[in-house]
Amino acid sequence: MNSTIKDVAYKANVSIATVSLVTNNGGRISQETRRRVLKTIKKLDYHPSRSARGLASRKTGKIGFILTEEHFLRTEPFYSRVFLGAEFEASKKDNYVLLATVNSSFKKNDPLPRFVLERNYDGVVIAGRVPDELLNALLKYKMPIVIIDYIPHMQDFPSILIDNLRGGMLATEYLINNGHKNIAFVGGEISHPSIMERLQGYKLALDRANINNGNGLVVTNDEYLSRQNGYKSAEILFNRKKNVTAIFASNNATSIGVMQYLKDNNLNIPDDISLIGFDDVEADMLIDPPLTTIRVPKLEMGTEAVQLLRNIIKTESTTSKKIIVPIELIVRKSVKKLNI
Amino acid sequence: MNSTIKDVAYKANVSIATVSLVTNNGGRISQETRRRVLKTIKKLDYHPSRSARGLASRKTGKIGFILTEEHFLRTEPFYSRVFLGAEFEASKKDNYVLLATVNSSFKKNDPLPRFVLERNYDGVVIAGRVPDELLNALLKYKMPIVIIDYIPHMQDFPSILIDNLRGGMLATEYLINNGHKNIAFVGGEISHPSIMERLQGYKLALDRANINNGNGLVVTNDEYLSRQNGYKSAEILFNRKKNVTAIFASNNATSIGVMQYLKDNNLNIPDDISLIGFDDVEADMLIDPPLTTIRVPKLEMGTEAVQLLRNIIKTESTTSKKIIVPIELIVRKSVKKLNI
DNA sequence: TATTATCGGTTAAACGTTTAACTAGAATTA
DNA sequence: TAATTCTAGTTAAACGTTTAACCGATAATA
Repeated sequence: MNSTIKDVAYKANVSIATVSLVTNNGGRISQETRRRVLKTIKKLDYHPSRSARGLASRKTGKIGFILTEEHFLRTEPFYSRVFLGAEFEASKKDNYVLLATVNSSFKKNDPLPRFVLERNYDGVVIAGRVPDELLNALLKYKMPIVIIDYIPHMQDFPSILIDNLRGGMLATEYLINNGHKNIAFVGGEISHPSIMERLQGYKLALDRANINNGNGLVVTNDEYLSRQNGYKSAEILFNRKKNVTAIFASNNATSIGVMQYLKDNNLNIPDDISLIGFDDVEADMLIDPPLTTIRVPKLEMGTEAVQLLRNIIKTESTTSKKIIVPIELIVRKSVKKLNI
Repeated sequence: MNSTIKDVAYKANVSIATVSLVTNNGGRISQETRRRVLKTIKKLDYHPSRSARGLASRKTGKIGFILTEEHFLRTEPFYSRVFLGAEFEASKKDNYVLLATVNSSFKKNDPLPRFVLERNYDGVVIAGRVPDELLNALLKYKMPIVIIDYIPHMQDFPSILIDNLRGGMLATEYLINNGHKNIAFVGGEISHPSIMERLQGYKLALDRANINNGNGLVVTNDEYLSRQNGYKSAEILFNRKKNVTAIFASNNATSIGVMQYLKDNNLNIPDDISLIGFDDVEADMLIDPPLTTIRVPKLEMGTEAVQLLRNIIKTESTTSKKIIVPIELIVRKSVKKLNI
């Protein structure tokens, strides 16, 4: 059987409480005693029982990680990576991450993840856009929540966000610097705050460069999902405007849809049309040509979320601090330099 | 605060033990009492505390799910889906799944997942090929193990396997039925038992059809990984044989590598070369033409694994039962019918 | 009728921690 | 010197279950 705190206490000639204080880095314990206890712990290969800890401390050591099914299953492993970052950070300290998916169209009385119902968690990280109904349901449990990559309008939450505005600017500026003027902004659910911000960045960059081409160049779309969305939006764009030379696709799935449309219509990238994406996911051999894009630090978002959550849990603070992670332009081969 | 078993017992006018027996479907409780208790539980929205349960019963309710980092991060979300299946099944009963990744080249003294060290799990599911060192390390903990999609040679484990042999045959037969004779088997780490089996299926199908083209048509490769592997193997193949009309690529990543090679060498699919894959992952718009393949039921593998594991835990059996999940031929557009 | 089983529970110990309250002795202060 | 504060721990209750052992009442058996 496993050794318990009792064994350690006995061997190290101290009380149970002392051992507990040592393992929790708390209390007033002398260097000498601490060392002795630690040594005994090593020798006995003692690991505190999570269950007993949880019972006594009313902390479970568990962090929930909620994703919509749609996000988890999508082909681009965007949120998988965010999760991995969270797992990584959690395992560095002493937390377990419980991954749970919820229905993408969560309704008021749908079942919540089991760890929530059983109150078997200390806090929860939510990745990506989720329905307000879910947030409302979670709020009732009065547990800390950190949201990644989404800003609900219902209320303020501590969150980890992408620097979408700057990303939108960076992408657009890159196109401008390559001599493009007729730059379209395509796709994405415009109702999503992140997409909105990227669009702002796009507009800002154009304004700064004194480029004004009217409104026909912005095509968004709330009707279709991911790739479909890009395909349909590109279709709408080209039925409307013929003189586009560059497209800023608002996320990676959209870019792929756009590429598909261009291919189907015999438009070459980058010779006929330049394309820049957002949300870099794994350089993918099959994407041809390699896509110039704005990279989002996915792992980092996960680790930041767990750190923030842990902080909130520990300090019982109620701030809704926001952390904005930096983005980065990755130049590949989908943008052509125009002769000016 | 949350209601506890005490509250329920008090309200329902029974002892604590009775409530416990009801929630665990054990013991001899009358219909009448059971109903009353259940009703009270509903009314008070009572959920047993996992920690207390774990402490008292010496069962954690937690199942580990171990993946190598390489498998988790690879672009094709194969194991993500297996995981989702596991999660789904676990949540139907009363288990939590703890996802952990280990280094792909796990060494003897590398750190094990934390839940293992803390013995904070009732059993573990391992998905995909892992180093023997990891298995050896886990074996020391004497906890039930179920392995998905891999057969270690060191010893027998209960496992969930793909019907690779039949898959290999099915794929090859399909090519034969479409008039192909010069059929190559390409790629994959031949040291992987699954790839080996697929190769057996391939050979069996050729034998049955009385096709014998010598050995030059089989190219495997332990040097490169996934897509690279397919690319390089195709290269070797075509440097060796010129008259190939069809290729059976031993997994999806390999197929993609092969496609890339063909593209780079101006060979059209399916007009010049027919191609069939294995391990269907999400129909991907960008794969052109759509790939005919052998589909593996990923979600099902996850659910089966959890069921099997749960069974082993409950009955404390030590069998190494194996479950083979069926595969399925998915016809798309990468195979051409030859005129015979 | 006396004995034994069965039914439907109850009692109470045990699980392994955390932590508030306490204490003995040493150091500091008045 | 006497009173006070610090230091480095200890004591013991509490956390919310499970489960082996027990028990009283009723039914079955000899």
